[in-house]
Formats: sequence, structure tokens, C-alpha cells
Amino acid sequence: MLDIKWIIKNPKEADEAFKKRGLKPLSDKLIKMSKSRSQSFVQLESLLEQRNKFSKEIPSIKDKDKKEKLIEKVKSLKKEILKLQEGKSSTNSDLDNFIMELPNFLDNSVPDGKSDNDNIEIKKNGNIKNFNFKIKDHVDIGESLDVIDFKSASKVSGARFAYLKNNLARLERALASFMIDSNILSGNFKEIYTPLLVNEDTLKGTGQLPKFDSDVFKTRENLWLIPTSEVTLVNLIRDKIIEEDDLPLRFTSYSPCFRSEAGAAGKDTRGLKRQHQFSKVEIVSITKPEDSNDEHLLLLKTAEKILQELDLPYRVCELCSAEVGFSAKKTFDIEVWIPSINDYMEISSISNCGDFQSRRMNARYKNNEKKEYPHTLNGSALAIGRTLIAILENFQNKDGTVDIPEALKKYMNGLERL
RNA sequence: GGUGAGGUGGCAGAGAGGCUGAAUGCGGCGGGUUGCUAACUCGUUAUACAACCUUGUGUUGUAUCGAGGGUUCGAAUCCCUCUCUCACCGCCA
Repeated sequence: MLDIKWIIKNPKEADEAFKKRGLKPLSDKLIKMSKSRSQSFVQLESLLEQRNKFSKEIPSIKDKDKKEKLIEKVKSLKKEILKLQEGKSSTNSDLDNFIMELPNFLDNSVPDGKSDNDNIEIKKNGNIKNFNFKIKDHVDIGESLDVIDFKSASKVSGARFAYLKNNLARLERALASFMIDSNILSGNFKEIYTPLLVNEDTLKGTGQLPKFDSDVFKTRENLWLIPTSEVTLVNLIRDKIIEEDDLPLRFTSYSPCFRSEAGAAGKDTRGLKRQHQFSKVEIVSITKPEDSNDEHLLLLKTAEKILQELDLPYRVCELCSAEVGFSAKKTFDIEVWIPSINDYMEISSISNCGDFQSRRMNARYKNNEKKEYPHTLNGSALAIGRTLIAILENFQNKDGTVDIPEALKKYMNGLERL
């Protein structure tokens, strides 16, 4: 959530920031809304004060008529209060609703841009293999090895689901263990197993709601399937006051993720790339504001290390202004090399959300005696479904088999290839 | 899913329409006593928001006793809904 006080104090800078996000200047509107809110608030307070004062006097008045009169007076006060409260709660929620749908301000360092073409590649790593045979994509590899079954999945669940079978199912499990272990080593991330169903407030806290409700699956019981365990990991600090010495908090979690991807119909329909359900190992950090830039790099390094150990070629991009997500102020994407498309594909997104989420969830930390909003950061380390694609394709052999990356063999009981 | 009991400050625990932002105890903080510790003792000890100026470790106000509604001149206290915790029963990996 944006800091309305800061906007009131710095309307020009705020409008610049809105512009960078591709929005109209909104400071005027926000300031007006906030002013009318605080005006009615002051008015209401003074009415409440009167009511309380008179009410307190009533029991000590002996004269019956006087008493009656005073009671009548308070009654009419009450009517006024009720009226005002109605107005207030509507302007109040106007501002709240409006501001809850505004994205985070971008970091100054974020490059301007209009599409993913304007993302800036900042690093490349690993060797892209030259295959001396006709390569297959992961769908063909998976189906010919009888380890992926889309047909059955579409019958059982519908489009955008898949069965993984045999050693590919095992590989998915191996990757989860491997990634978690690697993360714990990289930064002493604490492993967490989280709930997969959450309530509305939780999703508001991290920013999926209220704006992106169509991207998230909702159950009859008003619980929502998490689209990422960022949601549950960051919400661990909701309504809490963290001791300064306990920062940074670092969490890692393996979980299924569910995305309805309402806006993505017809996109990437082939294969495992864009599924309604996929697994992901997530890393999350909660830091002091002054540490979050360094922490952002640590998260990046943590995710990169996994690709390095898996021996997968990748590059790191800094997202341009058009591509940074709603809650983030700065994001690095890691993209892994995919031979069948002869290009890189996003496999991890690592974001610094500043105090945007901690404001939304009212999470603070003690800075000496002051309470301030910590920064929250999250990243995939890594998306497992897409890691499977990368392994199937980058480690494929001419005979249709797929080698198991060295780092995973011990998690596969020594298995050499699929 | 059913039944019952509950949710009060950092914690424990009173309060059962106005004197209650809330007794008491513990803990915390500051002081006293003491060779040190302990014990004892005195004082102090919530948060958020707002208004005002004398811009201060300021004054005043409002809200907060799980959440949201309601009754009332007045609600921690009465009523309704929801939620969470605990116990027992049922079901269950």
C-alpha cells in the first residue's frame, strides 16, 4: 500500500512515480479524498466528544425534566453522528479501495520501458549445448518416455493440467528437496511448510487482492488457493512487531501453486510452461529498509546458484517499468535456456517489494523504540515445472533419453538417465 | 458435522450497564535499601489516529476488552452474526 502521507507531502514526486508506472497523475485526487476524510473525521470526533460528555452528566442530574431534556439532546446528537458515520465510512472506503488498487512505486533504478523487449540483460551464465541431432521439445520427450500425460489430465481436470509419471514424478520430488537444501545452505533460509488455502485478508496483504481476483482460484468456503507460497511466507509477519535483532527473516518453502491465469487464455498452451497447478520453491526475506537492496542481490544469488549446480544456462534480466509486478518496486528475472524455442524462458522472478506489503499487512519492526515498516522480498528458487522443461530439453540425448544432472543423482537414488 | 466452555493490557486474571483504558499479581523500566546477588521498598509502565499551540519526554480529544452489527442517553458488561481456542462425541489421512 502506498503511503498517503508521503504523497500528500510530495505530490510532484508522486505524480512522477505514477507516470513511471504508466498511470495518470493521481496526487490531486488522493489528496482531495484524504482531506475530505480527515475533515469529516474531525467533525465526527467533536460530536462524539459532546455525546460522551453529556452522557456522563446524565446520572448525576436529579431534576427529572432536566434529565429528560439532556437525554433528548444526546439522542439528536446521536442521529447526527450516525449520518456522519455513514458518510465517513463511504469516503473512507473510497480512499482505501482506491489506494489498495494502486501498484507500488518503482525504484529509481528501474529502467523505463514498454514491454519485455525493454528488459535489460545484466548477466549470462553457462554454456549452451550444440546438439548434433534433431532436438525435441519437452512435450515430445516426455510423451515418448511415457513420463508426461496431458490427455488423462485434461479428462480428469481440464486444460492446463498434467500428470507426471514414473521417474519424472520422482525428478520433480528430487528437485524440491535439492532446491530446499541448496537454499538453506545459501542463506540459512528457514524451511517452512505452509497452508495452501488462505483467506481474503492474506491475499490483500501481499497484493493479489483486491485487484487480481480473477487470477486466483477461490473455493466455495471463501478460501483461496495460493498462487505462490510468497503469500503465506510473507504473511507470517502480518500484524506483528518484529524485534530488530531478528531481522533479516529468511524463509523457504516448497509448495504447489495454483493460478487461474484468466488473462492468459490461448497463450503457451503447449506443454508444462503455463499450467493451472505447478510446484515452486520460494524464498522470502524480511529486512530493514536499509538492507533490502543487498538482500535482493542475495536472493538473486541464491536462485542463480541452483541453476549453476544444475548446469543449466541462464541469463538475468532487470525488468523494465512496464514489466515489474503490482507489489514490487524492482524485479530481476532469471531466464533459463530452452533449446526447442532457441531462446530463454522465465524460470524465476525475484522482487523487492519495499514496505508496500508490510503496510498492507500492518507488519512492523522495532527500530530502537520506533516502529517502522520492514521491507519484504520474494523470489522463486525455482519454479519446478519450468525447471523440468529445462532439464528435459537441455539434457536430452539422441536416443531420446535424458541425463540426470549431476547434482540431482543423489536425490534420485543414483539414477543416471530417464 | 454435533454439543459445551471460553477469547479482557507483555503475561496471568478480576470486572457482569455510568465511578473501568480497565482491580490485583507477575514481568518490564527508573529510584531507594543492601558487601554482591536475592529479598524488601517507592514510583512508573498500552496502541493507533486526530486537533491545538506554548513544537514539548506538550495539552486535549477519539477509538480500541476476538471481529462486525444491534439495543441504550451511556456497553468489556445485554442481544445477534461471524471467527478462533479448548474439551467431549461423530467422521477421517
